[in-house]
Amino acid sequence: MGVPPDQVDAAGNWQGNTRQEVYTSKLPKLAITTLAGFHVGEKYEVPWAEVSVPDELNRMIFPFAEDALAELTAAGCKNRGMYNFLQLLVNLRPFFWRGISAICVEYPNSCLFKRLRILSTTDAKGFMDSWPSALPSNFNEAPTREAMQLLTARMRGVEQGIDVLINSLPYPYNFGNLYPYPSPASSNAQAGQSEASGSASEPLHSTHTASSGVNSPSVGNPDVEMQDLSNETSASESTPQMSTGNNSTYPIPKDSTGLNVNSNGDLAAVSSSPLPSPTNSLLPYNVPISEYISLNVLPLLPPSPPNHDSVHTPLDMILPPPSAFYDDLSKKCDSYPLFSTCGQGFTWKDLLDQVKRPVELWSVYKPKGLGDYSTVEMLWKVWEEGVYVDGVGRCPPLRMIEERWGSLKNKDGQGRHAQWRPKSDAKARKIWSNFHFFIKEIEKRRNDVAGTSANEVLRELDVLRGAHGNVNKLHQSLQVKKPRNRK
DNA sequence: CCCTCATTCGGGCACTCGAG
DNA sequence: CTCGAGTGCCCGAATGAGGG
Repeated sequence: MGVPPDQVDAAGNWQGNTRQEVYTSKLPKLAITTLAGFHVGEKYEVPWAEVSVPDELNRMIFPFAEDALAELTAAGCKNRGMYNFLQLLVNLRPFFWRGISAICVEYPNSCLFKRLRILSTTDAKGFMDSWPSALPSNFNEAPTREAMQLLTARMRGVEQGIDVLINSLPYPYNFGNLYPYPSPASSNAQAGQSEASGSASEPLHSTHTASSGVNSPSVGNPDVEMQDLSNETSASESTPQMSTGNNSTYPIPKDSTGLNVNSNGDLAAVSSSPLPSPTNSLLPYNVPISEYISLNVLPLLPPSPPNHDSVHTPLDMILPPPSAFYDDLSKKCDSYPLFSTCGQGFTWKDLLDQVKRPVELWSVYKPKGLGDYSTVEMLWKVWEEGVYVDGVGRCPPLRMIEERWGSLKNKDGQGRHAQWRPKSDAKARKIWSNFHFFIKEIEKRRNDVAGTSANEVLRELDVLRGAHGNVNKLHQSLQVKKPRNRK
């Protein structure tokens, strides 16, 4: 960039010739190149980068750039930083078109192509359609990709083989006391038999194992990932993945202890359950909040053996009680059904798909009273993003629950009860009424002025709230006064 | 520390509305 | 007509601020 070396030293607080001694002279360029997979002297070449992109397509991206550059030049602008930045935007354009064309070849039905309007123009479609033939004839990534997939599949096979071997060893050599799964040795042997025989009673997890990994067409597939996203917000009901008769359950270990004990301390009952696959099953754990309250939480990442500690993130899912997942309450429902990532990540949709008794969600996911929200924005976040509990995880967006089970009618168009709110519970009705009042108010204000964003409405309401002090007061002031006939 | 007053907020009650 | 969800008004307990 033309910066004198002494100024680089000054910027990095390097004294004397430290930079030269420690960094510049110590970078073994040839070795680095070789470590990156190239032979010494091999030319790095990306053939698809040579495909030329028509100017009219380039100008569709950052369309302001040429005008801005022309104006800067005409005005004799001495601000090279701005000039160089605009020039960088111009230079980036062809990379977008080449990248998007490559994605289009691989995933033609990706939601990406429905959402980006410039991709639906005739020029863009023409360019993307001509992409395969525009590539140099000797350019073919498929062999590289296939070789990598084969390699990864082999490594996974070896990994699973080691798991089976380790788990077949007697305690204490099998990590059974560390691994937070019920009775690893017996259950895994059972799972192995089931997979080998391919019987009809094959547990869910073995199916997932077979379909997971690099060979799965869905892994890293933008089609699938985007679909998941869109499904998250859709109100459509899909068939639950868990069948009622499935007994693939596992108990709730206490946080980080990895003990194979369910809530009743019943080890025997636990060990009869099939063992979830270590590669993609998620294990709920229990987080005590107070002396009387605790939350069950589902980590989004499977535990990584042999280090049994689950990785906990703020996005871990706070679970409803286990009874939410069973139709028949006469059976034991003190443990959760199997939650599996299926190789694609686990979403709220996946979780809610497994819920059989939505009314059980209320106790954990119900909104708070208006007094507990200091701003309308906080309340809206509970609706749109879900509640975050510090150091524990988060609840689902109430919008998702309400879309599924908030209608007063059931699937047959009958009934007059919201399925997830407790029936004939005046307190629940009141809490929901107050909470939902603001949701409707926000959506009404958005609809009243077309194009208004939720953020704008939230700001507007919080300004109003400022005059009234809190959300509760704001609620009172926004209510429509009706004449009241006292008896 | 006690008392008074103002404010907050949960919950009871009455009412409307819509479905059965 | 009955029932139940949703809603607005009102009351009272809880809480906090300020003064003596």
